[in-house]
Amino acid sequence: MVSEKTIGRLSLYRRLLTELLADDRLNVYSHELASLAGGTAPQVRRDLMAIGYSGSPSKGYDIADLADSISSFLDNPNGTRVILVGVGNLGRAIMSYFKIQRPTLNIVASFDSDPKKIGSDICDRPCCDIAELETKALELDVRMGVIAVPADRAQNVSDKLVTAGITGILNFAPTRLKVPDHVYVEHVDLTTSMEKVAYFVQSGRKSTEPDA
Amino acid sequence: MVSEKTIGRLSLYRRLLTELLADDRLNVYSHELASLAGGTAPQVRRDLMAIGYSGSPSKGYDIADLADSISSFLDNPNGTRVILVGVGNLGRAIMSYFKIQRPTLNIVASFDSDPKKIGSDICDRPCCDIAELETKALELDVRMGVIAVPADRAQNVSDKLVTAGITGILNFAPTRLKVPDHVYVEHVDLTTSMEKVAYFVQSGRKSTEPDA
DNA sequence: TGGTGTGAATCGATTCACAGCC
DNA sequence: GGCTGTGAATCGATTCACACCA
Repeated sequence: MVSEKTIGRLSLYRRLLTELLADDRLNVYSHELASLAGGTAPQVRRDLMAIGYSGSPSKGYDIADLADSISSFLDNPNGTRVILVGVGNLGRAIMSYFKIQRPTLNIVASFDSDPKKIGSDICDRPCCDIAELETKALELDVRMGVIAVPADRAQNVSDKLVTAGITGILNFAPTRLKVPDHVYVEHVDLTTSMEKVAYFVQSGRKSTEPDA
Repeated sequence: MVSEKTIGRLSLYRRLLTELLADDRLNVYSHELASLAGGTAPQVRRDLMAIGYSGSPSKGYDIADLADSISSFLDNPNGTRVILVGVGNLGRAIMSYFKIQRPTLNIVASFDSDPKKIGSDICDRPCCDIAELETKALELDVRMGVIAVPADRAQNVSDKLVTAGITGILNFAPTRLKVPDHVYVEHVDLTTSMEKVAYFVQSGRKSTEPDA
């Protein structure tokens, strides 16, 4: 079983590999990839071992081939359809972030409660009434949701997503969501991130960890 | 030495405590706080032990007093002055997020390269020309910066922040920044977070980890 | 009885160190 | 010689389990 941390790093490696490809590079060594990713060479090798990928001692890893292997491990071959709830500044930022994304990750619709937004298009995707969240989510056959609403609305939205059959949530609201066991939640907590940095500034401690 | 993970959880506990206070609660037990935070009771107790805080076996922890103790551990008593670079949707989202924040964390100015933004106020704070980043940062005496610019500009901005004496960076750009040893960097990588959730949806694996 | 505080055990992730290969 | 792949060692964080207390 591949660890959660390894999953995150694989995603990072893939992005770095794509950049290297654009530079017409063909091969990388684990220590190069490690340095780009801010990690160590043995760690890169372990991560790749986890998905059963092998390089060659002379050439290192074939960049294009490795990127493909990571993709076939991480991605759903049919793509992942996503809905986003909450079209404030943050929601819009996320929408535009993933508009340019490869078709693997596809935000197919957004939801809000503001009548001024409902019915319009946000980043070329329809913005629907949050009251229709459950029915539309079923209709659109999505399995993943992004929550970018204020804290006091988040649990309610989460519940609706879960009853609509969603099994993965990326939550930006500063609340720990309660979800059933089969649902995966990733919390992105801006306040905590901010306060952590502030603590390290204040205490004069330096960075150690390779990061979340 | 208090671990990085514990720092993050302390920030979360403080927020939860504040919410409990607003509900007129006076005391909490470790298992209650744990359940709100999505962790375990022994972990809460260890975290509090790390900052030398003691509760009472009968009453648990005094909410107001504990929140104060966490604050005096985490916060700089003089507050932390922050600048934000990159006033796109994400930058604006962050600005408005922390406008309402207690005075401990204070975004004092923003920077952008768009002439339409320069000179105006964003969330009641001046938006300055990114060309003036170094001089203004020194002038404003800030130690912490938030990077919300596109990936290809991030390293350059980071370098400028570092030469201006900043020792903590919260980075939203999808790049691993290279910084000197004494600078703390926290990466918030939206693409990776998104891809992680997509992986767990696709693989049918459920949540385990208490989270980043 | 039902808490807290904490040494000891466990668990997981990272790093070491080296065999095998080009 | 410098790389990969990987068992073994290490390190850090979490959890257990229990003494102690109100």
